[in-house]
Amino acid sequence: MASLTRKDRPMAAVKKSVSVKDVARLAGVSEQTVSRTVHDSPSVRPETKERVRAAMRELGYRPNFAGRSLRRGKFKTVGVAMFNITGTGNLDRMEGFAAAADKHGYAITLTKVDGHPYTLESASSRMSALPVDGMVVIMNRMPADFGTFEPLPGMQTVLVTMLEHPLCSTVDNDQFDCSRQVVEYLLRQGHKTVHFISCPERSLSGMQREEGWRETLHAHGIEPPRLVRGDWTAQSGYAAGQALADDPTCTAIYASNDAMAYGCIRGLESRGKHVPEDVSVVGVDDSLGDIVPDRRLATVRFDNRRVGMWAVDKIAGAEGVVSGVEHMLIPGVLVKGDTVRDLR
Amino acid sequence: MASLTRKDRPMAAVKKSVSVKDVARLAGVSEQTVSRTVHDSPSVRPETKERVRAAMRELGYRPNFAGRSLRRGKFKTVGVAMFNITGTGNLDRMEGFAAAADKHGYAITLTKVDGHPYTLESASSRMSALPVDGMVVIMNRMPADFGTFEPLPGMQTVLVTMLEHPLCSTVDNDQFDCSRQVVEYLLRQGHKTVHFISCPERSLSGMQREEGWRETLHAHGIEPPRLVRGDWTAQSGYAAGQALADDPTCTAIYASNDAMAYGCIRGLESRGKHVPEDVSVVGVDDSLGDIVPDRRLATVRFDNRRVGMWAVDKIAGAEGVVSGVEHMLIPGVLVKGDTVRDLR
DNA sequence: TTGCACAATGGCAACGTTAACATTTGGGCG
DNA sequence: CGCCCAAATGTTAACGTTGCCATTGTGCAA
Repeated sequence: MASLTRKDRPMAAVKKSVSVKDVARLAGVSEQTVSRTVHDSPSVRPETKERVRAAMRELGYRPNFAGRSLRRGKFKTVGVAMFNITGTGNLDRMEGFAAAADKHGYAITLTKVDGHPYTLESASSRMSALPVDGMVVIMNRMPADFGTFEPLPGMQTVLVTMLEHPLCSTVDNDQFDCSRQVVEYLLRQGHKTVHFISCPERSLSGMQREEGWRETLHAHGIEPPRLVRGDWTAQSGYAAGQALADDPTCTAIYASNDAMAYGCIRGLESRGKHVPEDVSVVGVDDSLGDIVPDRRLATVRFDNRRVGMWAVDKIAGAEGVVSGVEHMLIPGVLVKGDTVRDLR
Repeated sequence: MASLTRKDRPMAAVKKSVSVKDVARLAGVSEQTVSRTVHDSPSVRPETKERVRAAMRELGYRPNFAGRSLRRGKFKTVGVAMFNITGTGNLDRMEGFAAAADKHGYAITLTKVDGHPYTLESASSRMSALPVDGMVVIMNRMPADFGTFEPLPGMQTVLVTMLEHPLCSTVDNDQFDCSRQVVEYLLRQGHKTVHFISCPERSLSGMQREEGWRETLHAHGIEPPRLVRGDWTAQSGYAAGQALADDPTCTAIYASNDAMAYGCIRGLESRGKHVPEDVSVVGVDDSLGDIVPDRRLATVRFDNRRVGMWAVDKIAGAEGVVSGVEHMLIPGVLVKGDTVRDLR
């Protein structure tokens, strides 16, 4: 606030850092009174407080995190371990992490974990030397030690995954429900079956979507048609669209992400098929946003922000109490676009 | 490593945390020797080290960050302050932050700063109580106190912006050069002028692109045509494309991002104009990736990962030494796609 | 045998903060 | 006037780690 120029405080630049001791000396009070003032304790006279505050301003005092958390035994920080920073939905998840942390007065410490080997243990040990009270691990694939992993004692651990873990709370988008919503929506529109464009087998969420698609069809007494395996790119969707264009039984296609769905539409069109007149197409992720201005892709929108918030709430909200293991699935919302035709 | 079951260490769960003292007692050495073992000092006999390591394993010792950094006066952590977590390129920048931090043995602490008011001071004071040795601020807009801001003493501060600051190092994509590359490329292809689809005026990077476009045209003796202001969305690009379709002087359009460029193409097509036969279109950001499978949008690809790495390198690489203020601009790469026609 | 260099280890203090307890001060009341 | 209570402030110790210096042990040359 006080707009001091650099020259006004030559000492501060020399000294390592300003401690309560320095403030106490200048204000003519004890260190404890300074501490109490920092925490706005009611047992300090207002005029004393003001004197201390003036000294803090003059010296540019800011509380030392290390001393504080050494004393308290808490860091008020949640660690986030990611094997891949880049990935669909990570930005929204981080927004959720940050928002929830903010709410509880916590900070977020982000760490990239080398995925070789891809184990929870490596994420955990990476975090163990950092100033965090709990940790969140974002799982994209299946860690080798998922079944045997134990969280560090005293370190509340939340995994972002649909799988359930006996010792760690988990939270994620409900991929299974997502597929159920899409398939049942298409069946309700009068389609006899739903074709699926899948993704690389190593993707956990992709496999769960695939399983959801398969089981929902089974539940409706329909034998799932042969699936086409893509690689998340629009190119692979394009190829899949071309391949499916010649199949007369194919009137509805569910693609495991929006890029493939969009590529698929273009592939179908390149073979003379129209969307949605001839074939309906639904994607997942709502990642294209409004890229295509004249046609809205039917898709499923996930609330990754909420996933992130839940994870951090679980840790920061517990306030040291080791709260029980919980499993949370957050459903996506089906966005009905212009790429699905009602056959009824 | 040792797969102990929970029951094997009931004590660890009870005691707050295991300190060097506990390890020392169990190993029958002094605390100092434990510390030396942790740091793998050569002046500890191998067999002693092994005994200490065994004790550490048995007790599940992990060094306490607070004690350590209190002693050292360093946190080995870089703070990142963001006004908006969600934003083009942020994920790549974070990947860069994390990669550089990793390289130096640092961690990243992420903080969302409330943008009311939008000041560097608010970002700075938010960081001041956190365990960080330096900080990075990602600027999307112009902070009210940009000219008067002073970094906290002893806290190396890097701003992610194209603007230069007298007291803080800065780094960003070179938006000006980006526009120069695009405009000169289009002029080289034989276009007489380049129309521009701009963005909301509050965007710093957008305004710099606009300025680059204007100045490059001037430098070539061309009076910039009236620009169309969009709002980053494909919809606004669509409208702009329709508006420009009737302008016979318009043979080349430069849009301030890819979504608008793509919308623009669709807008032109809706008016019977073909791309690139009738009009050439170039975007910025390479954010569509390969969403459109059958046509590659000409665009500029930025290296946000490198921007992020530079910022963290500047702080973590300095190792406490207050290194001088530097300004770094990282040029983008023009990606020649299928949406530009050679008129020559 | 003594002295010396060097390797290995231990003791102590301090980093900044704050909880717990101790002390001082002032005021009300019998 | 003395007593006691409460408000305001001070003192001490401890959190876990590690730099500095002291001490012990070991082998070798004089």
